[in-house]
Amino acid sequence: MGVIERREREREEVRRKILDAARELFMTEGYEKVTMRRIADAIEYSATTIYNHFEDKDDLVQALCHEDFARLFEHLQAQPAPSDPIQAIRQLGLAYAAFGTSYPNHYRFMFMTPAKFEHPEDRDTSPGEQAFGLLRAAVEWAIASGHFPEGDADTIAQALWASMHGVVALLITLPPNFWPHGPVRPDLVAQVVDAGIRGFAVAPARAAL
Amino acid sequence: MGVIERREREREEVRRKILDAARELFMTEGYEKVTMRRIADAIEYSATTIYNHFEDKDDLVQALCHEDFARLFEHLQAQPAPSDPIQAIRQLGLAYAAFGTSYPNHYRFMFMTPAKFEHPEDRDTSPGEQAFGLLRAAVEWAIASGHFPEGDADTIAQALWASMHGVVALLITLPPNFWPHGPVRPDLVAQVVDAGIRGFAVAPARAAL
DNA sequence: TCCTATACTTAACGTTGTTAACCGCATGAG
DNA sequence: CTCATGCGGTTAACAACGTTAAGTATAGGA
Repeated sequence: MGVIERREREREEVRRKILDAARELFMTEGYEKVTMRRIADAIEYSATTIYNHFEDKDDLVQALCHEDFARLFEHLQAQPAPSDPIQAIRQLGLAYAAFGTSYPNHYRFMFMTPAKFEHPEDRDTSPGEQAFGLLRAAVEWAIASGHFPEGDADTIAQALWASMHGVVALLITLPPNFWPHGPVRPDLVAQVVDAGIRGFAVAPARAAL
Repeated sequence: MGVIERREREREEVRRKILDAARELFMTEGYEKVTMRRIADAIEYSATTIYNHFEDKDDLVQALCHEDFARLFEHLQAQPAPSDPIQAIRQLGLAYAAFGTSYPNHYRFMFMTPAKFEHPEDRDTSPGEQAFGLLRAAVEWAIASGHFPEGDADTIAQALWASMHGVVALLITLPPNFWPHGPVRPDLVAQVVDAGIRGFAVAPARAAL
């Protein structure tokens, strides 16, 4: 009686088509260009079919971003962990920024638009939460090894995250030549992550950077 | 022949009505709730009348934000300047964050949505540019007084701004209880501004904070 | 008194996300 | 074998949006 499995498979196939078509549009043209009818045209289905697979447009894009964020953070976690917690934080920050600037539309939707506070159950397993866990672990490591002073690791990690978010958000929002007082230097991301680290590090670790 | 002046005055009156009605909607309900027809209803005019005073919806909201940002930054500049450049930066950062979290819709529209790269002529006099000038001046002061090391004041100011922008942007986007690893502490803004300062300060200034 | 410019309105267009109603076909039951 | 059922799909439509074209009235200057 594998019929229900086949149906499930076919259903998943259509879902994939929708997601892939939406991804194409989303990456190249942004959220508001992802229209139900354009997706439908691309996959040669009717527009309303999408509503059999996703609750609404936001649900679709949410699923899309969820996928891509998960792929990134797997890759992020697979990176060789440096032996120095300071370098770990630095590497995390740079990779985070690289992802954000490479996928500006994903980043914008996930972190710059107010989400519908839905699904509080799977929030602990969300890619964002997992990625933050990596940062938090690195901060705890820095505290344990004496590079950072004793304190609230959560708040320090949140502050570091906020700083990195700031650069990424501005970089993907403001055209480079439109920054106040002249164009932005290419090392701004590094400047921010290093300043953040120095700002929380005790003196010896500061010198080590 | 004061007739053209009277016409100009009447025109400005309608413009004011539009802006005030739009402000009301914008502050309480956000950008997408500011619809031309709702503004028109509020001021008892036809929707198309708005197009006699503003080019399009973005132009309207832009003018609205321009006004309110100017008012803020006048107030910001009028604040008593502390004698310490470090405290000046700190005060600037805290006031900036306070404004951003108090007027989230204004902040979102001005700094979190990609603008049409219009009017490059009056960019130097824009409130954003002027506010950044205050920060840049404080940074230059910190360098001159030996609190910050010699270096590119523009980049340092941009990095500090980016950090502050990050906290503000996250605070007005993520509900406080939805931050990773638990709710956000109320002193997060202060943590970020202080860490940013420490991150750029030379050792003596660090101890002075 | 007529002409003209200007502020304003009505009506409409083309999109958008989303829903209601319907349709056909494969599937499982009798 | 027949028939009812349910599910995936489509067509048509709705309400709302920003925006534009066309028309109207009114006030000022000639």
